[in-house]
Amino acid sequence: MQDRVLLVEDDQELRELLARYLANQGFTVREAANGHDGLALALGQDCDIVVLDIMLPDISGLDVLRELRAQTHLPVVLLTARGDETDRIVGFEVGADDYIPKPCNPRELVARLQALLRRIAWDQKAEVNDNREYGDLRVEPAHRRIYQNDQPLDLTATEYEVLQVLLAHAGSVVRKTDLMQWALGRRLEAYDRTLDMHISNLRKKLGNDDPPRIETVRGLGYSYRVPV
Amino acid sequence: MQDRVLLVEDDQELRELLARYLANQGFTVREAANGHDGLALALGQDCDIVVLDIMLPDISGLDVLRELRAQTHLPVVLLTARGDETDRIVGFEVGADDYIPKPCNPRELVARLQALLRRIAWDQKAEVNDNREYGDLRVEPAHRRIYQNDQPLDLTATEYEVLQVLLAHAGSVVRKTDLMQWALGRRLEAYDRTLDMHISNLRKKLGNDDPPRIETVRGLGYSYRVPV
DNA sequence: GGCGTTCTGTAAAGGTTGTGCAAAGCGGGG
DNA sequence: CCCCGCTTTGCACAACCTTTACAGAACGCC
Repeated sequence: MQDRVLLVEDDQELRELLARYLANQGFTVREAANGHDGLALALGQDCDIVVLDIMLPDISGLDVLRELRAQTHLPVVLLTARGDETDRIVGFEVGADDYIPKPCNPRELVARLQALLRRIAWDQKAEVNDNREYGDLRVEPAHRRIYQNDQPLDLTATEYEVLQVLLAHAGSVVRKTDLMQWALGRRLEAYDRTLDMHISNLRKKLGNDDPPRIETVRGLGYSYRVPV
Repeated sequence: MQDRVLLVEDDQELRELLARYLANQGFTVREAANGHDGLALALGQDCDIVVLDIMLPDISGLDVLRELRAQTHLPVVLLTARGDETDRIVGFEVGADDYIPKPCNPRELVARLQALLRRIAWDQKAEVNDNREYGDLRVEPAHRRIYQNDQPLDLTATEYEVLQVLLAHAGSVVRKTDLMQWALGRRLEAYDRTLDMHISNLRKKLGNDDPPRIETVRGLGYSYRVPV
C-alpha cells in the first residue's frame, strides 16, 4: 500500500517537480496551491503525511498547521526558504514534526518523510515486552520494575538503575567508574562511597545469599553472578 | 520523570556544553564518549531518546545505530559534521529519526528532540472508545463521564482526562511526562505542579481510601491500583 | 606470620529533592 | 462583573541520596 502525501506549495514549478519525484518514489500525491485548499484536504482524512510550505498566498503555513493541530496529530513537515533559526523553533512549537529549508534535495525530503512514517508505524505497533530474565530476576523496563520470582522488588529509582546495569552485564565485572557513569550519571570522585551504599542496600533487598549475587571484585567493581 | 537523553559524543567540550544546555531545558542527561559505552547505555533501556555523533573513536555512529535497530526502536537523532547529502540519506536508511549537521544550535536540537518525543507520545496514546470498567469505576468516553458505583463523578474536563489515562493504564505506572502530554496536551516543564494538583483533587473526589487508588511512584509518576 | 596500607561493608546522621495540599492568582464564558 | 476551573505559590513533610564514621577484610611487603 502506498503512503499518501499532501503537498501544499504555491510555486507551481516546484510543486510539480516534487510531486513527480514523490510519485516516482512510490507515494500517492495530493496537491494544493494555497493554505485554504491544503487545510481542507488535510482534514479530509485521505492522506498520511503533509508537506507544508510556510509562505502561502492566503493563509500562512504556520496558521494552517495551528488549525490542523487543533484537530489532528497528522504528521507535518514544514518547507520554507532558509530563514532565521527562530522561525524553525516556532515551527516546532506550533507542532511540526520536521522542518526542511528550501531549496531542498528531493532525496532528502523523501528520506525524512519515510523516517517519519516509519517512526509512526513503530510507535503504533505498541510493542513492549523486551523484558529480560536473569535466573529468578526479571527486568521490566516499561514499568522500571524488577521482579524476583514474580514478586516486584521495592527498589528506589537509583537502585533500579544500578541493578539493571549489573544485570545487563551479568557474569562480567562492571568497573565502579562505569557503574557510576551509567547508573548515577556522574563521574566517580575520590572518597565517594555512594555506590557502595546502593550495593549494600541492594544486597539487603535481594536477600543476603551466600555466595552473594552481587560479587565484589576488589579494586575493580562489582559483578552479578550469572545464574546456573 | 523528566525525559532522559543519552548523549554519545567524543568531543568532550561539545558534549559537556550540550549536556549542560539539555539539563537546563529539563532533560535528564546520560553521557558516553564512545560508541561502545553508548551502545551499552542505550540498550540498558534507561533513556528515552539518543543523540548520536557519527564520528566516534571506536565504532562508527552508523554501526551503533545499526546495532541498536537490530534490537529496539529507540528514537535516535544523528549529529554530524556538515557532510555530503548522501551521508544523510544513509543515516535515515539505517534507521535514524532525524539528522542534524554540526555545528548545531542547541535550541534547534532541543526543539527537534521535543518534536520527536511529542510525536511518539501522540502515536502511543491509546484511544479506546468502548465503555471500560475498572472495579467500581466505569468510563463512558462518549459522554466523557466516569461513574463510581453507577453514580456519575463530578469531574472537570481535565480531571476526566487524567483519570481516564490512568485507568487506561491501570496497574502500570504512567510517567508524569506522558500523563502531562496525554491528559493536558503539553510538555511537563520544571516546577510545574499542575498535575499534582489534579491528582490531589481526583483523590479527594474518589474518596481518600487507604491504600489510595492512585498510587504515587516517586520520581516516575502515578499508577491506578488495579482492582482485585 | 606480622604489620601497615588500601579498599570495602554498613549504620547513622545530614542534606537534597519530590510530593501533598491549602490558598491565592488568573482568565475565559456567561 | 462574577463564577468556575486551571494554574501558580508557599510551606510542611516524607522519601531518598549522600556523607561521615568506624570496623573489618584483602593485599603487599618484609
